[in-house]
Amino acid sequence: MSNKTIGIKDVAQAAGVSVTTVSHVLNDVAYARISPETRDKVRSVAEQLGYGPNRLAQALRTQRTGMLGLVSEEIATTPHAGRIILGADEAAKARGYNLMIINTPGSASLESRQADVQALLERRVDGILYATMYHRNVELPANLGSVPSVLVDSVATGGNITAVIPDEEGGARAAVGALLDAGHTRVGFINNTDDVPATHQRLAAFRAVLTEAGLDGGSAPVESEVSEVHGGYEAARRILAREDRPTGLFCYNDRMAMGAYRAAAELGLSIPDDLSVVGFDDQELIAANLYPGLTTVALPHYEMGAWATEHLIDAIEGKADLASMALQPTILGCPLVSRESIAAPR
Amino acid sequence: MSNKTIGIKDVAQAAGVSVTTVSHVLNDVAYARISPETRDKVRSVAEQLGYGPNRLAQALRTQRTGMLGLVSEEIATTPHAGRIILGADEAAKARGYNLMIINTPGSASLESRQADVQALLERRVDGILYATMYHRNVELPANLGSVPSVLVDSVATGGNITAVIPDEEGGARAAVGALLDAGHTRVGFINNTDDVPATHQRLAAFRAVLTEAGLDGGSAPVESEVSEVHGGYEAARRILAREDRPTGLFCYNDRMAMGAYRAAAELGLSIPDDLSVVGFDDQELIAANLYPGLTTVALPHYEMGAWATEHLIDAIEGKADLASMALQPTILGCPLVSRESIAAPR
DNA sequence: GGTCTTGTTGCTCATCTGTCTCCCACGTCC
DNA sequence: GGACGTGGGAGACAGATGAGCAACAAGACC
Repeated sequence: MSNKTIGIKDVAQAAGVSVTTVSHVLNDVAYARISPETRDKVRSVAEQLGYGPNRLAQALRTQRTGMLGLVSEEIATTPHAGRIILGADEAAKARGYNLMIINTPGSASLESRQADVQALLERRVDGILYATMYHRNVELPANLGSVPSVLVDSVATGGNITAVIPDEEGGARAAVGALLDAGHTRVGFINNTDDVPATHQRLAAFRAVLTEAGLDGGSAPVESEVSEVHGGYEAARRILAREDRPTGLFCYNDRMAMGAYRAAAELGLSIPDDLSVVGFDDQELIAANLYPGLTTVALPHYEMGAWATEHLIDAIEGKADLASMALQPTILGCPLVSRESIAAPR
Repeated sequence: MSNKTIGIKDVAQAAGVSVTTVSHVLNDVAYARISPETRDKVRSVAEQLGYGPNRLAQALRTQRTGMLGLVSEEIATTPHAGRIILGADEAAKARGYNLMIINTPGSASLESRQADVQALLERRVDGILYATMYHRNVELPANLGSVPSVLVDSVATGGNITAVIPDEEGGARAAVGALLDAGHTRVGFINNTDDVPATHQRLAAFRAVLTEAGLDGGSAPVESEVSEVHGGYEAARRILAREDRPTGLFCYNDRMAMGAYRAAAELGLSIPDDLSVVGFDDQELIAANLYPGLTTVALPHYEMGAWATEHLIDAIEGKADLASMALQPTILGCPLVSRESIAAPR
């Protein structure tokens, strides 16, 4: 503790050269002509002294901090945010950047969000990742535009900012397709009631896939409830009470599927023998731990975080142009994760 | 985009004073003698120009960054890390600090952890929070000592670093106590097989509480398995097959309790009428969504994150002495969260 | 009443933080 | 006398900080 930090000038003094030379050597400056002996000397002295650069001073001079700001909604509420952070952190670390994280309540006012971005700006982050807790349209703080930025899991109301979102339709198609592939012809959908893109897109995909398979997608049974376990339970009770009871159930998310499991159990229906179920989200804690394991569709949170970070850094380093990518959001696939909840109908 | 950022000198010029004066005004320097008129002038010009300080330059000069480093294990694997981050972020923001986060795999080598800390040090963070994914003994990177630091959810093998951990014993006592209060006399414990403090402390508390209540704590049934859903299922099958079948079950964590629910269902035992269950962890996704809702004990992750941050900042600002707190870890309570899984025995 | 001293007010100058980078200097060898 | 090989000096980045200076007022003294 407390032996004051040593800087480039301490190294210079100890090595008997100028600070300029030390800087040249340590940064492998292209045009610097310095003898191999001097280079070795400088390097070894630096290591001996345990020299580490002061990134603040570097950043001040070079106008590059190597820091990315990540403003994330509701870090704690959902494990999804964790996966985005992880994807972003690993991608950032791989390219020598670090993450500065700011949490913001989903309910935060625009001014409050703007203040968050401002804090990041004052620290001169090289770019900003703006992550929301679920796929929707968000209104962005105006000052976001003053530095390269990428939206994760949302599209901006105004458009024209690079964004990456999950392939809701493809995911839903994969889920329903898995049911059809197993031979089901009576398939129902337990939907969410929120007015978010996922609700509409998954429903549309559900109907489309059935129709394309020669079934009557238009009149296939759909029940909507709040997207929680109890909502899934209620909706499943209703849908399973129909005369033409479905043998396959596509659930809006894994929590609703969990509710469907209970409804099935109460009705004496065995999964997957009497009823096949497929969810959405791949919330490990639920999907892998239900019995039988829930076949579901994974949201690419990790991948979105990594993609956004990669492209943000490309833009910062001038290797890519965000503006051209901003024309439409990038869509990342939602792969099917097979477990044991789907079987052929009896 | 691109109107170059304005600095203190732009403000000075626009206000017709020196940069020194601007700095004095904006920082409310105590000994600075500046007329109220000038102060107002400077402030209004600064606001008009949308001036924001360059925290890098400030930090370089003052040797204070206002940044806290948080190295966290396995951000994604568990929602617990999210709660620690949230607690830390809110506490930090309240005092004007920001968080710089680095994720590290739980399996990372000591050198790799040291490199993570080094990265934080190079950015001159004012202090470091070192969070682990569950309560255990960790070996810390040596360079952690070069800046004020606090351990979250762990104690160091070497001791002498301030740490904050959950009250395992108190939590276990509350859980078992809830069962006894409901009138149960035959109570079993489904334990974890990992050799971590929680395993031993919860077991000890379990036996102690029973004994203190006049029951035979020493011979109360205990079954151990891996701390996952299927382990909980296996252990519950065994414990519920006993002749003196327990009417109350204390489970090592909520996942194991989830397995116990299934075991009970298969045996035709209704919760809570035939069997009362209490878990540990309060993993919302599980505890609140099981049917009936699982009564459990909450781990104070948010509180630990906030506590650690508060005290770290106190130490940084010279308002507290970490060394004196390092003598023994601070213990934070684990409150009981009541839901519907406990009833009086038949 | 004039000048000198001392104090106060209001603000600026010079210097510092640690690093990078452009440009120049010095010696040597063809 | 250039070209080459080696290396150093002096800002600049954006702001913080304490000493110092000018202007003026009030007393003090003869």
